[in-house]
Amino acid sequence: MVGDVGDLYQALADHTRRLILDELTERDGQTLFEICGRLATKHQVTSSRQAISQHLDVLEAAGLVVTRRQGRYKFHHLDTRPLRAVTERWLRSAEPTQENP
Amino acid sequence: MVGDVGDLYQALADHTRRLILDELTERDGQTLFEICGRLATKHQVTSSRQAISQHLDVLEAAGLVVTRRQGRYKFHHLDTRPLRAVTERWLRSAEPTQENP
DNA sequence: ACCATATGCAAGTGACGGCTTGCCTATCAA
DNA sequence: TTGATAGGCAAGCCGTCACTTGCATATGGT
Repeated sequence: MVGDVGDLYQALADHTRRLILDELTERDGQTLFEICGRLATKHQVTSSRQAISQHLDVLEAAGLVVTRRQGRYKFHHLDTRPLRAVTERWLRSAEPTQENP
Repeated sequence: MVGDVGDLYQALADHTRRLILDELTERDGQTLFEICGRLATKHQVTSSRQAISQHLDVLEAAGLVVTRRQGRYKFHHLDTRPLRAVTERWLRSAEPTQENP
């Protein structure tokens, strides 16, 4: 197996990892160095390259990121399908605008 | 303010807290003792009452649970509206059943 | 071959989170 | 008032997590 249910929520628990998902949403298929650069310039993330690499490993284990090697580059692609589990678990029957008595 | 964006994901990061949300989805407005009982019998959660109480505090800080006092009882109600932030952040343009090439 | 680029592996550290333990407060019924 | 029920506060322990540091591997250009 590639990861249990808890890995998804664990992956989302970190601020930097959520920023990585934001960046991949804006521009899919970036390399590690591209992501590092964007996090530093746009979000003032001062973490080292290894830290970002470890974050990407967590995101990949959660199924939110899939990687594709090409030569010495490794491109990271976003996969938002696991996120639907969140919606389907608790938002099933709730109405968007519900009044409380 | 009642909590920043990160509190929501932090609240979802714990397994026991997700089980609490499950139980409140199935039966809304339970007391602390009711939740403790259901977690113990249905999910083999051996945590103490104080542990569950602290979990409920985290869920309330994240805006996922709202409480209502009545005498010596404190009823916990589910509010799933904060969960929509997850959908709107990363699932904006993705289609529900999308094929990958 | 040589060097720069792009990434990987592994050990160590500091802080935060989940849990327990112990005691305290508040409400209701007899 | 007394006792039982429902919940709250606070300190401490321990494991996990994010991060750094140092070194290693692999690809591409010259």
